[in-house]
Amino acid sequence: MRDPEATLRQHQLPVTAQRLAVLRAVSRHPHATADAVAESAREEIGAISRQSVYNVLNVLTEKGIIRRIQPADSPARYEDRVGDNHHHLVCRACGQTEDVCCAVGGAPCLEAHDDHGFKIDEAEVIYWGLCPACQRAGADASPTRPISPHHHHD
Amino acid sequence: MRDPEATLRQHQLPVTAQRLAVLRAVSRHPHATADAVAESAREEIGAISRQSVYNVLNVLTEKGIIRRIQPADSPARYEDRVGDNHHHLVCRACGQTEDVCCAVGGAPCLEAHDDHGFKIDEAEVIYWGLCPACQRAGADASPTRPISPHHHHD
DNA sequence: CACCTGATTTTGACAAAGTCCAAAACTGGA
DNA sequence: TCCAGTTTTGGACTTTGTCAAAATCAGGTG
Repeated sequence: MRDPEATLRQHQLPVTAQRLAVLRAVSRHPHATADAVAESAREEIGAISRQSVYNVLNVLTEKGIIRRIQPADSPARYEDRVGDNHHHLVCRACGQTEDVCCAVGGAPCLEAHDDHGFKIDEAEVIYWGLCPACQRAGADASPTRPISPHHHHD
Repeated sequence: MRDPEATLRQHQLPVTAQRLAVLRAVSRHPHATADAVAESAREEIGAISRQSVYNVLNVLTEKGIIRRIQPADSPARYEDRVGDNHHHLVCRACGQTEDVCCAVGGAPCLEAHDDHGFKIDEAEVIYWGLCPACQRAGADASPTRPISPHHHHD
């Protein structure tokens, strides 16, 4: 993100320490959860309430300054990169999330065979799989189902 | 679903009234939430605990007898139709969910541009939009943001 | 530069969706 | 029929997020 402060002003949002800290946290840690954003923001400004983190994330999302993604079995995650309708690749075991270029063009990037009369505005794609670290962890571990989540930075 | 009882036996699951009721409920109401499944099951057998509904939905999902889908801002939904990797069309306002044929073939039906070293096993697609009823409701109502959810059967 | 006024932040209660656990009831084979 | 192992149940608990009221702050005005 070029200039968080200017971004806020452009959207008629009063500039506060909390908003700057949250915006920068999302910028620094793409796909972070609200909790992780809060932690990161606290490192920067010392303290911020949980509610404020949600307030800020919500208003930034509404204004289109950040984007919220909500994969199954994961709390919401937030990212800086907006306006290019890219997709995501998510690790089933640890939740690690990566960006994937949109296969086609702008949203909706896919056509539904039958739209059932709906007015479709977006085709969301999530690729599910195992990240490199969890593939290794799964290979080492017993071959039974639950693969122990492996922690990453971000 | 042809024969719920046989299906359970085929998967080495002891046949209980609760399992049959839940399985039939999912069959009758595709895309129902756990809560809706519980209600429907209670109509059939009188009573079933919340925990049992979750227990049953979880085993059936693990065994691949039913499929769980978890769109953003919605509790998990369950469906009968498995093994054909179809996708979904979800109404942003009321949550109504429809099946959409997979654009391509079997899973993963799309190739990611860059797999980041992940072992991808599925490409999940959700088409977001407004169902016919909510389009009308939105047109009638004031043009401001939140479109009042409109209730459907199923 | 001090002062309003409405927006933002905080605190704490609350809600929805699920899971964990131990006790009671039941299924299916002997 | 009886037994052992599975299921079901009820209740507490967790996680993620929202609501509401009071306190504080940002930014324009005089």
